[in-house]
Amino acid sequence: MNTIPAGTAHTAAKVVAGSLERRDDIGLGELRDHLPMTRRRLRPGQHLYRSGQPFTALFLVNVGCLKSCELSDDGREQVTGFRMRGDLVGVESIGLPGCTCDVVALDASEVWELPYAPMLSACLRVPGLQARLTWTLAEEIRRDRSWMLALGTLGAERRVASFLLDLADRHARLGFSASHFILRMNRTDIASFLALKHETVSRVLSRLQERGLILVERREMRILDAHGLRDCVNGDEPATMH
Amino acid sequence: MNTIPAGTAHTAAKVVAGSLERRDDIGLGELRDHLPMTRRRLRPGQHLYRSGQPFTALFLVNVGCLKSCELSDDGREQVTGFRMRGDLVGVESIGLPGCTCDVVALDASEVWELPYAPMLSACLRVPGLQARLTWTLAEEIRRDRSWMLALGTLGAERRVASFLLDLADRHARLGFSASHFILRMNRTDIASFLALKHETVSRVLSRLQERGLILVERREMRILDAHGLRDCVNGDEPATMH
DNA sequence: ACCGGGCCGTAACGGTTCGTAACGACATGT
DNA sequence: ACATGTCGTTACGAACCGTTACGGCCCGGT
Repeated sequence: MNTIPAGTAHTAAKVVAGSLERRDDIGLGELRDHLPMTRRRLRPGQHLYRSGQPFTALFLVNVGCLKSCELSDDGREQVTGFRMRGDLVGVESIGLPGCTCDVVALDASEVWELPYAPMLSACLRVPGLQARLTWTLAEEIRRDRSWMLALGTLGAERRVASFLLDLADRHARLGFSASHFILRMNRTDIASFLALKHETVSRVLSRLQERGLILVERREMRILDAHGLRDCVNGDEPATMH
Repeated sequence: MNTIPAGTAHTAAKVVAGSLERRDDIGLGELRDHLPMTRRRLRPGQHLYRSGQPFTALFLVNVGCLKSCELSDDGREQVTGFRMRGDLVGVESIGLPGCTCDVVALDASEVWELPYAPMLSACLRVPGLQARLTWTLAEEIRRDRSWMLALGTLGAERRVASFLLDLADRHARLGFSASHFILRMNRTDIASFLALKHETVSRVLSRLQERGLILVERREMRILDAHGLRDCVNGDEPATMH
């Protein structure tokens, strides 16, 4: 009962394949003339960079999905975000000699490496580049703040619902289906990002499925009732915590 | 028992007075020649700007303390930070027509208003200004990430201890005492920032005082054992949660 | 002086989430 | 085939924190 309909394997394959195509520019077409960009491929689990390594470049995700993890000196670890096609990675280390976090590929991924020193000088020549970089940094701050709001004010269930809607939205912006996609991260990563435990994520996903809002099996996710999910985030349901 | 020693009122007055002096530049000396900066004063409780208002300027805090609050469409509210002397306020709205959060003065405060449009063009003329702005944005991201790590991995007690140490550190950087200062925000604001309830903050502060780590009465804070607090953050104590 | 509201502290209770454990599915390698 | 490891799910007990309630303190207003 409640299993993904037959034939889904093919669909899933198509979804994944979709994210592997379209390796054209992501808005950096003009940049190619001004920067020595190189392409870099990563296998699942491979580090794009580690905390402490010298900071030399920013990276623009072309294909795949990566997670950035903040680390503390005493071993704590917190996933601070999942980076997908079009996201700029590494901005948190700008202005420092070394990187401040780990970035790990969750998928087979591909990024454009944008050396930072050339980029800085290009900012003086290429009109609008500086503004775009600034805008990207500001946008990053807004994303972080938005999640601080969610993590600070929502309970576990609403956090998960909010996370799923955000994933769906990002997929939609990339031209993929918002109601059927593959989770590129495991339960533990989701839990870390949402400041929960992976068992709690499992429990919540099960509950959301029982209510008919989603259909999830392993990494395959179907959003059955986006409106209901949104209601869940906004607390129309019993919505206990906080 | 456990009250602040007699004569404290005078000390407190001195601490507050200290934060009201020294209204000289905060590293923006050169900027004065290139930007039409104006000074703006705020009374306690007054908004510097509100969510939705047109975004026109950044603000550099000179005196006092402000809080920035992220707001959700359904009424939730989250304090995302406390801004003190030397902090640049408003960066989260860069590149947007309107502000995305509320900023409220907790103290009698004073800020320099730096109109953003002139600042953008100044970036093209003033060498290093662009790099400084970029650095500030990156630093803001690092602060947010650092708190995501704390909120995601620490329990209530360790969050509060971490918060107090952060306050102490910022006071020290400004040349004030790190072991004796005035809390410019009330318990509810602290609680919101730490994703807790104000009762929990109260309880934790009481417990920390029982252990002899701090001495707190209303808004006056003394750090008696900074090393012990650091141990508390790092989980040397029973440190239950998570 | 009296009152009222905001802020703060304490306590008891209840609920959400945690932490542990056990189990199953699946992939990989021997 | 079997062992091994990772991942996901579920159950159960316990800890933590939110909730609620009450009372004290301070300050401004009447």
